[in-house]
This record gives sequence, structure tokens and C-alpha cells, in this order.
Amino acid sequence: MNSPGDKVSRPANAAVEGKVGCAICEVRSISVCAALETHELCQLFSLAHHAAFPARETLVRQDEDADSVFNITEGVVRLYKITPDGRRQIVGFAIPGDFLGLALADRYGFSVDAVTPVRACRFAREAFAHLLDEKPHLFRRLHEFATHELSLAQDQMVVLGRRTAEEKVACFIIAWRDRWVRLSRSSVTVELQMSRQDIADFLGLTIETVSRTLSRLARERLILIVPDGVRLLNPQRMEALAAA
Amino acid sequence: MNSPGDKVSRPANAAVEGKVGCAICEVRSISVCAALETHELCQLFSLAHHAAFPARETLVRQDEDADSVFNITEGVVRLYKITPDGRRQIVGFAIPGDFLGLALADRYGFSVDAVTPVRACRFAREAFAHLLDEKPHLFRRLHEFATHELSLAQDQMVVLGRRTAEEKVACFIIAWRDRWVRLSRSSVTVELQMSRQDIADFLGLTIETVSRTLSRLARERLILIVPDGVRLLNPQRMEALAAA
DNA sequence: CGTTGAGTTGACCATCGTCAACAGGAGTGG
DNA sequence: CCACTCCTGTTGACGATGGTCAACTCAACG
Repeated sequence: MNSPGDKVSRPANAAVEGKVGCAICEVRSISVCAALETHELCQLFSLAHHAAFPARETLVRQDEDADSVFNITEGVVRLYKITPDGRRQIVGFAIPGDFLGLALADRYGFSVDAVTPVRACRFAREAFAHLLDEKPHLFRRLHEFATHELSLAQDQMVVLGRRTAEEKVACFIIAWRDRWVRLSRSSVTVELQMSRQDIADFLGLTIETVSRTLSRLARERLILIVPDGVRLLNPQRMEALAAA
Repeated sequence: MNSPGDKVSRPANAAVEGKVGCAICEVRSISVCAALETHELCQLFSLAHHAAFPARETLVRQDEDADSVFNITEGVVRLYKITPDGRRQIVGFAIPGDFLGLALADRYGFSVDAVTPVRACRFAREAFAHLLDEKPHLFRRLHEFATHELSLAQDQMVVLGRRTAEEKVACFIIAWRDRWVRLSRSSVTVELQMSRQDIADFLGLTIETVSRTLSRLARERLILIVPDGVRLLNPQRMEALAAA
């Protein structure tokens, strides 16, 4: 229980006085760290470097040496790949509680940058991998996270391969809302922190199609477009569209 | 080193006389089992039930209780999801050395059936999960398999979301060839064991588009369509198309 | 008050899907 | 052995979904 962040400030959710560390972390119960007992947290905390990133800053770059892994504590990041000729596909978004670097591989498989201002616990990959050897529970939980991620990726393959633009957008909004439910930050209004371009690159569409589709859903009174998000006017029909 | 298969015959690659079990398995070195030392294989072998499935038979069904996990030793299977209205998305193919049930979850996240006649080692999930507790190496390797699978899924998201029909087909052929390379079964001719419909459902296309695209690639002398596969006439241009 | 960047909307068009016809091989039964 | 069916795959004609290009609005910012 020492070691302040190398990069910047402490996580918003850790006591600024530094007396408690991981123990009072708001996202602990839903992140990989939940696998550790209270007395083990000191050990984890001593490895953690708390970092803050402004919106648009890059956390990791595809194909570069993967020396760090991250636990997101605040904000939204996008994970994406760029083809040699410049097309971008967002392969996922990570939000508080999510873990970056599940693969523990030598190189990052994708780039990641901050959509909103982001706070994260950063760990040296080597040190973290070492800790996993001593903490089977933590490793189990990491594996659960990996297979959950795999499951999300497979769901997204269905969306990308077999759904219409309208269904894609509905899927995205509903899935995004559901992800925030676990953080108890859900509401009738779904906050969309990312740009239209991000949504398009996640759904395999163009920005114009996303915009038009949202407009059409609004015209049909399924949603209301509000600043930085949408409000679900008819959640049931949206869910039906997303399930189809 | 005992216990014959409950379901059907032994794996093609285990001695029929049953004296050696996993030790002489042809795919051991590339499957999860490679994490175990020779002396640990008996333990694994005693858990294994060898099963054979004819083409088209279903190994597991989405949402049903996941009581078994599988190690594919021979043949090709398809992993797929069906939407409520009947559209199918193939989320992956598994070939010898691949593992089914990485998630160790209570229910299967997708359906799996045999594309060709298939042989597999089947394990009771509970027993296998138990073994993982005692064999950290095995669990590590399982995790590697899971993150590799995740990586493949993310690559496929790029293909589904951001590539043209022609690029999709080229990607598929090249990736399929490369997967068989590790099994030392590669050749100039790429064997496509699955139907056009399977390829279409994997690439988010229709059967007609797959057929037309293959015909066009053949017309342009990039490939030659042969029974049960294609021959690469111009591998470099195919690779370039796949990389694009 | 001009500039910039995100988002929206329209007009037009291309890619890919739909529908339909047809070819060829495998299996079946007379 | 041949006719028949069935199934997979191929090809063509046509059309719809979504992409491209362009103009415009609006808010943020200097």
C-alpha cells in the first residue's frame, strides 16, 4: 500500500490520501481484481500505476510491445484495427471494470484510445503475469473475462455478418445500455460517448448510414436523439429489433 | 492408461491396441494437451472418451447444458449461431488440434456440427475443470487457446465489417490454407471441406455471391476451382487481396 | 465573426442480395 | 442400366440496401 502512480493522478475512486488503495475501488467488485481477498489487495496495489488519459489519447498501439496491461476504472476506450489501406474496424469498447491485455501476449493485437477522459490502473505485464502464477483465482477470473470477451466478439460477428443497418444500430444501443446496467449507471437515456464515426466503424457501416438510421428511428418514435445520446421512447420495440 | 471410449471408437491416431493412449496422439503437440508431461498424460487419457461423428451430426447445441468439452483430433466442424428469425452466422471452424468449450461455461454459446466425419476426445466438463485446478500449465495453455480464438474473432470482425466480397473470399482461402500449414497438410491446393453455404454464412455473404466471386477469381487466373477446393494459381496476388 | 469539426440530409450509384433457371453428380428404384 | 429425383453449385436479370459525394446546419472556439 504505497507507490503512487508513475503517470499521473490516482484513480478517482481510490482515496486521495492513499490509505486504502484497491480496497475502496468502486469498480473492484466487477473487475478482475474481485478475485482477490482483501489481504491480497496490497500486493496488487503495489504493482498498480494509476494513469489518466485525456480523450483521444492512445493507450496502446497495435503490433507494439505489450509491456503494460490495464484495468479501466473510469471512462470509455475504443479497441480497433486498421487495414493497410486505412479502413478502420472497431472490435470493441471497454468501460469501467474491463481489462485490456487479456492475451498477455508479447504484442498488442489492436490499438486502443480514449473516447472520453479515462482513468486506468496500469500494470507491467511481466509483473502481472507473475502475480497470476501465485494467484490461481485471479487467473481463473482473467480467463472468465477472456471467454466473456470472446462471447461478445462472436455476438458481434452475427451483427456484422447477418444484420441490416437498422438492426445493427438497435443492437448497438441496446447492448450499450445493458453494459452500463451492471455499473448501476443506466437510465432511460442511453449515453453514447463515442462519435457517429466510431459507431459506424464498430457496426461496419458509414457515418451517413448511422446518422440516417438514427434519424429514421427517431422519426418512427422509437428513440429521441438527445445531446450525447438517445432516449428510448419504445424500449420494447427497440429490443425486438435488436433481437430479431 | 485404460478406459476405452464410451461413445465409439478410439481416435484414429491412438494405437488401436490401447497401449499408449495420448502419448502417440498425432495432434497432441498442437493441442491443449501439449502442456502436459508424458507422465501426466495417463491421467488425461483416463478422462478422455473418444468419439466419432459422421458429417452433419451435431456435437453441441447452443444454450444447452455444457456437460462436455472436446479436443478435435480429425475432421472439420463449424461453430455457428442462428438468429430467432433463422439467419445463420458461422463464428468459426475448428480443425484437428482445436478445442471446443474454452469458456468452461454452464451452457454452450453456439452450436457445433461436423462438416466432415470427425473424431474428437470428449471430456466431462466438471472433470476437466477439476484437472485444470491441479495442472496450472494446462490451464495456461487453455487460456492461450482462448485468447488466440479471441484474436481470430477480432480479425474476422474486420473481414465482416470492412471488406468487399472479393476480399472476404480471398481472406478466407488464405486463412484456411494457413491454418492447415501447422498441421503439415498444406499444399498448393487448398481443400475446402465445407459447402458454399458454409463459406457464405462465415463471410456474411450469400451463396450466390461466393459462387460468383470464386468464378471471377478463376476467370482472372488467380485460382483454379477443383473438386472439393481451389488451387492457388497466383498465391501472391491472392495474399495481396487478403491483406488489403 | 470566421473557422473548424461533427452531424444531418439529399441525389445518385454500386455492390451485393433476390429470384429464377439451369447444370451436373450422387443416390434410388424400376 | 437407365430414368428420376435431389442436392449443390453456377449463372443471369433485376432490384434494394447501403455507400459515395456534396451541400448544409450548428455548436464550439478563437
